[in-house]
Amino acid sequence: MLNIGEVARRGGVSVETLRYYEREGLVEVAGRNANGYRRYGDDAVRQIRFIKHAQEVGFTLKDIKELLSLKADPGASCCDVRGRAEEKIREMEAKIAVLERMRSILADWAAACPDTGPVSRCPILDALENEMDERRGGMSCLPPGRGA
Amino acid sequence: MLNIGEVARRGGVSVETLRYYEREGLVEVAGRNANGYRRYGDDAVRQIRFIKHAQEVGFTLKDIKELLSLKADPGASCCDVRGRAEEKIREMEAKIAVLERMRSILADWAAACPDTGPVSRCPILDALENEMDERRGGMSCLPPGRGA
DNA sequence: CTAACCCCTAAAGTATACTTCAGGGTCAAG
DNA sequence: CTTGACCCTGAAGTATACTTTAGGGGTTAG
Repeated sequence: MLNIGEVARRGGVSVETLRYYEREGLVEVAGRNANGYRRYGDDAVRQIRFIKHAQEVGFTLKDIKELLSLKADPGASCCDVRGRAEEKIREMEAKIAVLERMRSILADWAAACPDTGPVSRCPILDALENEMDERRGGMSCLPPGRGA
Repeated sequence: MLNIGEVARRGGVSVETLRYYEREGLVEVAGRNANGYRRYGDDAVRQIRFIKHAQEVGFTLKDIKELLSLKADPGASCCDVRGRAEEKIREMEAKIAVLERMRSILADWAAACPDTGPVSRCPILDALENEMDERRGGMSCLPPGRGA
C-alpha cells in the first residue's frame, strides 16, 4: 500500500493532481489509514499512467472517464473503445482542417506583404479590415464555441 | 453616432461582447449621451469586423490587441505585422504537428482493433496501459501547459 | 523538542472568450 | 400610464485541467 506522495512520484503527477483526479472520479483510493492518509494499491499507479497516456493521444478527462468505465465493464466490447478512438480521430481531423485553412490564409497574406512599408498600406491589415469572401468555402474557421 | 445595439447588429456580435471588448481595451466608445448610453462612430463597426476576421484566422484577443496597436502606430512597419502573422503560422504548424502525431497513433491502434472481442483484450486499452516508447520521437504530444 | 517533511480539507485562482444574472434606469408607442 | 424594447453596472458562471492558498495535523531524525 502506497501513500499519495509515492503514487504521485511513480505516476509522474503531483499529489494535488491525484486529489483532483479523485474528486473527478478518475482514481479511487483503496482506503485510509488511522490518521486519515489515503492508501493506494499499485494498480493506482497503472491507472495514472493510463490517464496520462490517454491525454497524450488527445483524450480529455471526460473521455478518459468513459474509457475507464468501458475498461471496467466486462460486458463492453473492444468495438466500443475503437468507436471512441475513431470519434477522437475525426475530431482531430476537423481541428487539423481548421488550422490548415487558417495557416494557408495567413501564409498567403504574409507572402503578399512587402519587406518594408508603413502599416497604413499593409496587405494583412487590409485583408483583416475587409471581407474575406473570396475564401468562403462554407464553414468559418472559428471553433464551434457558442458565438454571439 | 450609433448606440450599442446597432453596432452589435452591424458587427455581428452581442452587446455583451461589445461591452466585454471595451473592458478588454479592444474597442473604444466615442462617448456617452445624457442618459449614459454609449455612442459609437461607424469606425467601431469596422473595428469589430477586424477583430472577428483576425479571430477567424487564429489570432487571440491578446494578439489582436497588439495588431490594433500596430495599426494605430504611424511609426510601425508592415514587417511588424507580418512578423506576428509568421509567428502565428509557426504556432499553427506546431499544433498541426501535434494533432497529426496523435491522430496517427490512434489510427494505428484503431487499425489493430479486431471487429469484436471483449475489452479485456483490447489493443487500444493495452496500448494505453503500457508505455508508448516505440513512438518516442522526442517531444510529448501534450500541449505545453504546466505539467505536474 | 523542534525542524523538516509528509498528510488533510475546502475554496479560490489560472487562462480564454465570452455569457448570464441580478437589479435597475430610459424611451417610444398606444 | 403601462408595456416592451433598449440601455446601464458589477459580479458570477461556463469549460478544461489543474495549481495555489489558507489553515492545520502527523511523523521522524537529530
